[in-house]
Amino acid sequence: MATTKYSRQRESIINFLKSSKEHPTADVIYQNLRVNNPNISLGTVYRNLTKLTESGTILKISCNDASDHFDGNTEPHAHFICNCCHHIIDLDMNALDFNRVLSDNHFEGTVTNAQVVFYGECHDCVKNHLN
Amino acid sequence: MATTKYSRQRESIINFLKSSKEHPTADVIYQNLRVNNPNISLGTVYRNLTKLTESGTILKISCNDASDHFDGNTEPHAHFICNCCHHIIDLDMNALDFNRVLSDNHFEGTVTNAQVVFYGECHDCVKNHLN
DNA sequence: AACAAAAATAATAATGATTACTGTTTTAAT
DNA sequence: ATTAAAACAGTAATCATTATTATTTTTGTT
Repeated sequence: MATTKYSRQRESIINFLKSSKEHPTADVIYQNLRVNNPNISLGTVYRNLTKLTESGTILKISCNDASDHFDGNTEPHAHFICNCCHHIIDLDMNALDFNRVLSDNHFEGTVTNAQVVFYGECHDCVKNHLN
Repeated sequence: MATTKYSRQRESIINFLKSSKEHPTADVIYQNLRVNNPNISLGTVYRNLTKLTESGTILKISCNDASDHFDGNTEPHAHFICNCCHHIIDLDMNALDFNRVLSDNHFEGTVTNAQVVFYGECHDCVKNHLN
């Protein structure tokens, strides 16, 4: 079990993600960190994103998109992804009764997390289509 | 607006997906169709999967996995993906009240579909870990 | 403070899923 | 039968992600 040592780069990735609501991709994170750390490597970003996802510090969002997105908000919540502008919007999902889904299905394994993604068109894009 | 013409290849892709509960990847579909159609091209499989996904005939499942999976079952249902054996299991999701999520969030766009993925460990893998 | 082992890094090469291209074949309507 | 559009097979190109390697950081110990 490899122990984790501090790294300034990992710290800045966490800070960036925790202060963003934009669900950025690895490359977007990389471009942003480069401003203050021109030598940071894209491989370092990927390696740390994987590490942080595995440890549960951040979440990885795999949508029907070319690249994965990452979320610093680990509180249970859903996502809405606009098919038109591709923005990702956070949604509260208190209304969803996951336990009942699992019991209704007589599911006997263990569930660590649920990922809920709605697809459609956001309000802005719907409005723009009327123009 | 390009009109769609019949193709034997597309037909066989649909048939394969509609008769499977395995949520195969593009390559798995390709390998299976090759048995009866040795000349079919992987590019053809991908092109048709994209077309069929766009038309709503099939569903694309983007999980935290290297390649996308496809589902011939377009009835609303959730998926459970085992972190251990990576099997994808269908779950009924009647218990989930999506409308309330959207109204609770004052969501004003349009939603065409919801994708729900549970992650964890399936019953078989949990059992095996006890050995 | 110097030392050393483990971990992390930057830079770059490699992988692998998916998409694009091109010349040929198939479809479907006239 | 003719023909234009669509789809195809085969293959090359793209692009997100992972692996490799030599160097630098971290962190615990003398």
